[in-house]
Order: sequence, then C-alpha cells, then structure tokens
Amino acid sequence: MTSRTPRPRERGIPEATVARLPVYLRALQALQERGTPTVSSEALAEAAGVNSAKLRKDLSHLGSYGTRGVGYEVEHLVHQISRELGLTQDWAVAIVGIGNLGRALANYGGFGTRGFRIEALLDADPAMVGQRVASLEVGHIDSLEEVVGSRGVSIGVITTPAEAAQAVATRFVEAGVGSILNFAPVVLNVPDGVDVRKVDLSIELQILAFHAQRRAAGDGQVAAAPGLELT
Amino acid sequence: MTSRTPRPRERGIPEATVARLPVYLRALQALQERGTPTVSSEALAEAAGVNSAKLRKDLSHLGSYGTRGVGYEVEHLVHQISRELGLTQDWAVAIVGIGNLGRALANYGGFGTRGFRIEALLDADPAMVGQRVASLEVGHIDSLEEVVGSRGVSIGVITTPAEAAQAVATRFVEAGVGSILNFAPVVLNVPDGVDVRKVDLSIELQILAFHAQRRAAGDGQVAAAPGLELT
DNA sequence: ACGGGCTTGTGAAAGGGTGCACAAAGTGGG
DNA sequence: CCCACTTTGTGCACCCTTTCACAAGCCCGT
Ligand SMILES: NC(=O)c1ccc[n+]([C@@H]2O[C@H](COP(=O)([O-])OP(=O)(O)OC[C@H]3O[C@@H](n4cnc5c(N)ncnc54)[C@H](O)[C@@H]3O)[C@@H](O)[C@H]2O)c1
Ligand SMILES: NC(=O)c1ccc[n+]([C@@H]2O[C@H](COP(=O)([O-])OP(=O)(O)OC[C@H]3O[C@@H](n4cnc5c(N)ncnc54)[C@H](O)[C@@H]3O)[C@@H](O)[C@H]2O)c1
Repeated sequence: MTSRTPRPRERGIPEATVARLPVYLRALQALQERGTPTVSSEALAEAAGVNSAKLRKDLSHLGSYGTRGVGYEVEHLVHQISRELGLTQDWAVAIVGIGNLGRALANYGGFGTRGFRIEALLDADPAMVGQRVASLEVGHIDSLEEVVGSRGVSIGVITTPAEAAQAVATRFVEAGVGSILNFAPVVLNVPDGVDVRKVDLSIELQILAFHAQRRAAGDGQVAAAPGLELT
Repeated sequence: MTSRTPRPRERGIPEATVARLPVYLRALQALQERGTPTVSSEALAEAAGVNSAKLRKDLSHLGSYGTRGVGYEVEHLVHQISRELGLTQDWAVAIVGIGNLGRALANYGGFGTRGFRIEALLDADPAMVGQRVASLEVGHIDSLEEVVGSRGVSIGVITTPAEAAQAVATRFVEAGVGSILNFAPVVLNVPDGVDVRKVDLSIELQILAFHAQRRAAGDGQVAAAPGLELT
C-alpha cells in the first residue's frame, strides 16, 4: 500500500515541520542571492540553526528533492517550499487597530516582498480614519465586512486593545476570514476551522524571566549537580 | 525517596508548562480584578483556552495549591505563578534599534506594569540619538556595554535591521546579558547558557498561509474524508 | 457525625517530535 | 569501468507532551 504511486507530497506535513519551513526558505533565499547553486543538508541546517537530520526529515515530507552525494539545488528548493507554503499566490491582509503596533506593521516593508499584500488598514478612532499610513488610507472599522469582501482579504491582523480584539475577530470570521494573527493579549474564541495564531510579547518576556531567574538561582551552586537544595 | 520532604517545587518544570504559565497568570489577574475568590480548573482552563487536565498537570508542577471540591484560590495562585516566573522582582530591559518597531515597543505601556522596566533605548543613527521616546532619551549604541553594566540590564531586545542583529546580540552577551528577545529575521548565534527567543511576524504569516492554502484546496472535496485525492 | 457531590492530582496510554546511525544512491577520479 | 567518497532518506529508539479516567480528598447539608 505504501508504494505504486511515486507521489511527492503525502498530504500531511507535521506541524513542527511547517513552522520550520519559513526558516529554511529564508536561509535558501540568502544563498540564492549569493548565487550558490546547491547546498548540503549540513550547511543549510547550520544556517537555519537546526540539526541536519531534522532538516532532511523535514524536507523529505515535501518529496525527494535532494541528490545524494551533492545536496539540494537551491533554486528548486526555494520553489518547492514556496509552493508548499502557499507563497506562489498573493494573500490579501487587513490590519485592524492602527496604533503604535499597527502602524509599525503597516510601515514594515518586509511583508509585501514575499506573498503578502497589505490591502486595508482599519480603526475605530474618527481622528485616525482618513489619515494616510504607508500609502494607504485608514478606513473605518464599520467597513470591515465590505473591505474583506471586495478586496478578497483572507488574513486578518488584530492590533487593537485587548478589549476590542474578540469583537474584531468575530467580525473577521463572519466576513469569511479564515486566518487571524492576534497581537492583543487575550485568548480569542473562534469556531473550528478558523486558524488563529498569537504573538504575545509579554509572554515571551516572562518566559525569558523564568529562565533568567533559574540561571541566577543556580549560579551560587555547582551547576552540574541538580540535587542540591537549601530550604 | 520520593517522600519525607513535602517540598512544593521539584526543580524541573516542563518547557511547555512554562510557556503556558503566563497565559494562566493573565486569566487569573482578570478574575482577581473582578473579585473572584476561587476558580476551578475547568473554568480557568476555559479562560486560558486549554484542556482542564493539562491545566491541572501544569499547576501540579508548582505544588499542590488547589482544594479538592473547591478549586484554586485566585490570589494565592497569582502569587505562586508570579514567583515561579520571576515576576516578583523587576527586570531591566534594553531595546536596541529604535525604528518603527522599537518605538512601538518603547511606547507600549503593558510591560512596565508587570515586572519589566525599560531602562534604555539605543540606536546607531546619529539623528535618532538624543531624541526622547517614551520619556527616555535614546542613547548611542556605543554605550551599550556601559548602560548594561550601570543599569543592571538582564534582558536585551533587538529591533534593528537583520544585518545588525548578530553584532548587537554578541555585544549584549559579552556585556553579560543572558536573555535576548530578537525581532530581526535572522538566526542568532550565541554561546550556550544564553537564552534567545525570537518573534518573527513573517513566519507567523507564512504558517497561516500554509493552512489557508490547505483549507482552500480541501474546500472542493468532502471535508470529512481525508482519503480522497486527484492525482 | 456522616454521606453525597464536586474537584483535584496523577497513573497510564497514546501521540508527536528528535536525533542517531546507516544503507542506498549518486559523483568524480583514475 | 570501477572504486572511494559524499550526502541523502529513513528505521528506530527515546523523550516530551497531551489526554483520559479515576481514586483520593474536601466541603456542606442534614
Ligand atoms: N505596542 C506594543 O509594542 C505592543 C506590545 C505587546 C502587545 N501589544 C498589544 O497590541 C495591541 C495594540 O497595541 P498598541 O500599542 O498599538 O495600542 P494603541 O492604543 O497604540 O493602538 C490601538 C488602536 O486600536 C484602535 N482601536 C480601539 N478599539 C478599536 C476597535 N474596536 N476597532 C478598531 N480599532 C480599534 C485605537 O483607535 C488605536 O488606534 C494591544 O492589544 C497591546 O496590548 C502592543
Ligand atoms: N516593523 C515591523 O512591523 C516589523 C515586522 C517584522 C519584523 N520586523 C523586523 O524588526 C526589525 C526592525 O524593524 P523596523 O521596521 O523597526 O525597522 P526600522 O528600519 O524602522 O528601524 C531599525 C532601527 O535600527 C537602527 N539601527 C540600524 N543599525 C543599527 C545598529 N547596528 N545598532 C543599533 N541600531 C541600529 C536604525 O537606525 C533604525 O532606527 C527589522 O529586523 C525587521 O525585519 C519589523
């Protein structure tokens, strides 16, 4: 049952692999710009900061695109990963909440270059509506449904205060947006089938603090023996 | 050997648990503000968006702070988690690269409230140095070592362009900073013992795109049966 | 004082992810 | 044409994480 069709992608890439593909892609694009034609799993893994066996296993989920004794053809791999990630098409993005963070995102040039087009900026503040940010005019939040529909928005970014985030998410979902990137520090409730990812800077800092504290606590002791205690 | 000392923390909290503690903490603080005295694992899990068994196992790593038949005392749990995460002390933070993103972070009020004090803003651009951002004067990057030493900075945030990030990280490390939060889209190379976390918005968008594409591809089919394929 | 009803804490099972180690497969030199 | 060398693709064992299911424990009403 496992043979007969030499089909490359098996329709079921592990989540952990998906999360690393963008990292590989970036490393590959850097190689591409430098004109490197092929790269070994060892070298690419080094550049991506992962184990080379992991890299090979990850890539094997896309198909057998390497050549034994040689490595991977950079150009080809860039194409394959891009296709797998859906970057060969453009995705229309809307940002809601044009404050400190929303403005920073809107002004950031790094998205447009690769597959993502910021199509709309929305805010509830009348003073904000109508202003130009990053060569887009900020629209009123009330036009969310209309904008999503007419411009084919499929990814919504939420940078409103925490209180407003759930309402915005719900409106996004009802307007047909299936992917949400949330910067507000709240747990969003969405129906099954809608994909939410959150970026939470406070959480990142708190995780750093946890490890920093642990390091500080261990500094007085011999680090090797984890059995010591002084209650 | 596992008894005798009723010691609460066993010195070894799983990484996955650490990453969720901040989420629980936030949910608990919301309950606290609303004056709720106790909460069940079921209710707290709901608020944090996780499974209740997972929540209980996570909390059990901190000690036995619940009461069977009742739940957890909100106040007490807030204190325990805060202590475990190292939020009972203040952490001095330095931000390097005061551009779009660095400015947004500096202006963000949400950090100072809980354990993190932004102590320094540094940039390489002479036009930027000397300006006031969020009631701090932007310093020159050359003073990094001095600032880290004199103000006790233990967490470094990097919001420079990608090209500059590695150099900044290295200087942070050599100045004694053991925790780095990196927003630049590069893999940082640091010695063992230094903790680096990265926040990469492009990667988040690409992961969303992957799932969106997969959803779109499956839409033509019956969603329930994952066995169908057409070449 | 005791029993009924909740809720915690945790064994145990199942599922994913990681990394080692090596056979298979390709390259290039002689 | 063959052999030595390089590098991929993957079986396997191990570890971490999640989830289920339930005994143990606590509260309150009677
Ligand atoms: N700025 C940061 O560095 C930072 C860091 C971590 C988290 N965050 C989170 O990101 C979010 C935004 O942060 P910020 O600093 O940009 O805040 P901000 O106050 O500067 O901006 C919020 C914007 O959202 C708009 N808004 C409010 N309600 C709205 C609604 N119902 N619909 C549409 N727009 C609405 C406001 O008018 C404002 O322009 C917050 O949830 C914050 O907690 C920000
Ligand atoms: N703005 C965003 O929304 C966004 C999103 C994703 C990723 N990023 C990443 O975050 C980083 C910053 O983005 P940005 O939009 O704020 O860029 P930016 O160009 O607005 O700001 C960068 C700042 O860093 C300073 N700088 C440059 N070299 C430096 C050095 N060697 N030492 C100290 N400071 C230096 C510059 O003077 C500038 O002020 C970039 O790596 C970018 O890829 C930003």
